[in-house]
Amino acid sequence: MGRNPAACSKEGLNRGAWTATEDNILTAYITMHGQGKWRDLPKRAGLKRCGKSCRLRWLNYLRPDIKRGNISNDEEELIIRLHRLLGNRWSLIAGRLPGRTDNEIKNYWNTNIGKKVQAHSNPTAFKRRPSNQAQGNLIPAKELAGSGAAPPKAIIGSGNVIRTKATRCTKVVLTSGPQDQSDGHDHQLGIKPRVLEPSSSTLLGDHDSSADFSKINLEENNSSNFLEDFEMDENFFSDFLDIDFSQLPCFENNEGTDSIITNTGDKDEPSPTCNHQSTTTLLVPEEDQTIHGSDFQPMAPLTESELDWI
DNA sequence: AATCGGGTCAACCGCAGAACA
DNA sequence: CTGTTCTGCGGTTGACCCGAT
Repeated sequence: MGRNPAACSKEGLNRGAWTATEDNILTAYITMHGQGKWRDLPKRAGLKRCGKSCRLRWLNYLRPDIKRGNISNDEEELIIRLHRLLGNRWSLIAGRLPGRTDNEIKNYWNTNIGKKVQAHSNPTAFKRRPSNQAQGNLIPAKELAGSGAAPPKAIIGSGNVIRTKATRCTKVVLTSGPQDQSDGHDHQLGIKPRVLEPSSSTLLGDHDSSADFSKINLEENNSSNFLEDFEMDENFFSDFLDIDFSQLPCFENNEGTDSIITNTGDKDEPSPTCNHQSTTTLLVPEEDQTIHGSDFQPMAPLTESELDWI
């Protein structure tokens, strides 16, 4: 499948669909030796595949903890909410959906949710390929770039484009969000107002937990500015999601308005700490918990905190 | 029954950041 | 500090499936 081989272009390497035999070999090898060293893995395992292909096959298909079957309503709802927060950062979204892979979620979004969202947000801008093109799917964003039409993917709302490339972040700074300070600055954290590039602010959000697509795109003036008021990298969210809130002892102090969790990634830095005297409420209302179920507990505090901040 | 078109999903590509030498 | 290699990510592709005609 796919295009001309590049990274896996060596002669004699298999391409395309994996056979059961290849799957067995790869599974057996990883079971015995573990993951990693993907580049050398095919040679050592006796597979005629490139390391990249092996890694992909394992992560997306062969891993024992892969959950098969349809995406549940709860999962879909969570995907929608996470997508509003994170954009097309599928790996981060997948990280909050046990047993689901980024590829699976990406496909599901493109074939299901994205269309619903798009159809509701801007029916007239919902374009399809001409019928003579192979795919009946949405026109790729590239094709629409500069055309004036709203790209079909990664866009919710009035032309705000989600940054599509994920970046890694070694620094985590959590705040309680836009507290009502007189000048809009968070002096303690050195956060100052800033208007982000259009491409970076698509974290829209209606705040209810329902998958009501008609509400998406309609509330730009509140939650869409969720990030715009802060000079902080949007990667903030990525790392925020990596936090296991259940492991943080101080997330139940409801009183204060400021909270700080810092981890610069430096080895000399303390691990994430909390300000016990004033932490933000991140408890999840019962209704939210019932919606998402136990699998999604780690996410629930985030979504609720989002609501609080907005 | 054959053909066509749209939808789905596994797999590939190129890129970017991290890790290492 | 710099260059190279490794790893992981998101976007894209095309084979396959299925329903409609």
